Amino acid sequence: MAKIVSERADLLPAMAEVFREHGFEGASIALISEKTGLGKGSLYHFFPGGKEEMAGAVLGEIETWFTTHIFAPLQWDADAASAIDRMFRAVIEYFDSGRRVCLVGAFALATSRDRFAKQVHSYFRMWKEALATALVRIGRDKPAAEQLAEEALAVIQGSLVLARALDDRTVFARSMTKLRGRLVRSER
Amino acid sequence: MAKIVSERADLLPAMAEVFREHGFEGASIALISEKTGLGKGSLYHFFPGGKEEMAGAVLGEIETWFTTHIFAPLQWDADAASAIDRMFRAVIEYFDSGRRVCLVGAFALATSRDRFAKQVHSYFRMWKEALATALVRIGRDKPAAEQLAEEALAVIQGSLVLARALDDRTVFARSMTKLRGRLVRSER
DNA sequence: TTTCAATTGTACCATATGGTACATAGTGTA
DNA sequence: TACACTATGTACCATATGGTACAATTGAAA
Repeated sequence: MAKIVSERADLLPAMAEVFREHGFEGASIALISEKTGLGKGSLYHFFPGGKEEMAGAVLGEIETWFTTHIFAPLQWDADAASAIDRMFRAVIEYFDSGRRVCLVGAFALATSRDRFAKQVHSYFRMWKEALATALVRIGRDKPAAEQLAEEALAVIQGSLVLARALDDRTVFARSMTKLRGRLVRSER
Repeated sequence: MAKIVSERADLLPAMAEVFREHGFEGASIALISEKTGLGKGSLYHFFPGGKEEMAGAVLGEIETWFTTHIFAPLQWDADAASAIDRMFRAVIEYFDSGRRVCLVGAFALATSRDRFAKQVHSYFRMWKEALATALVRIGRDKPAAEQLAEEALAVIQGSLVLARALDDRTVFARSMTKLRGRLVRSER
């Protein structure tokens, strides 16, 4: 019984990938065990709450990542325009140009939505508010900024759906380019 | 053993609802049996291919419905502008103002995508082409029409994700209104 | 070196799963 | 009425599921 991992956080990326690819229901403990390289013993040691706690932890880490790399800059960086620009770069990289699904979005559509409603809700609310703030800071009035932020999130999520459905990753790149144009060009 | 149903098609709406609410993996035969009111015997009588055939049939019916009520009018109706308008009305009603998920979109994100790739792909391709055709017929040039159609589908799908995530059905209505404006107003 | 808590592997469990077999009951038709 | 064929309910099966129990192993501190 060799000791392999001591940090629970080290497991999250692998687990996230499993949930992303198989959904909550489809991600079996056996599969998670395989992908993380940990047996059930360790898994339930780190996550006594079972699969639900695992998914919760993954959602938590995603929120942390987005907060650090996207939400906070949008909200607080001196140069809001550049923060928006960096948001697009980060999003394109994070979602691997549309090849990678948004776990939170997928959870929102599936049954898992009820179980993780709070975290799903929080993720999108934070993103929307941060983006709206940035848009205000580059000169939009508040109502327009909020509406535009909402629309931007929809386009991002929808493009991910479409990219996968059409199996065409140019879709995502194209959408992001056009969306960025609509956000930064003053007064639509 | 009372005879209850004779038409296989009669089962599809109930089955569609189960798949929509629980996803492919989450829709157990027991649940489908309960919601359709049919025992396993009848279910496997009508769908010898099991769950996969059931989901396939549901996807087929959805495509038929959309073809009849949305795609065909967009493509062939004399008045393209009115067809676009009716598309929005039909979409809002079909998705119950955002309370109802798009089964095809949900399948696109989940594991089921691989299994039903062809049908998922076909649904979105048909919709995109039909909408692009209508946009050309109201005066857009072809490249702009195709880009705009793609974007429209993304907004629709993304708004459904967002509406569920934020648990706010005003999101969907708002998005549809704004989207319609962008599609019909000449030259953005 | 002893001790002890943190890890880990394995065996196990109750249950739910998708699917099959088959006997039985209806139903239309000759 | 007899017949064939379509539906239907039930019992059953192998397997996979999430989860538990627990003993064995480790590393670090005392």
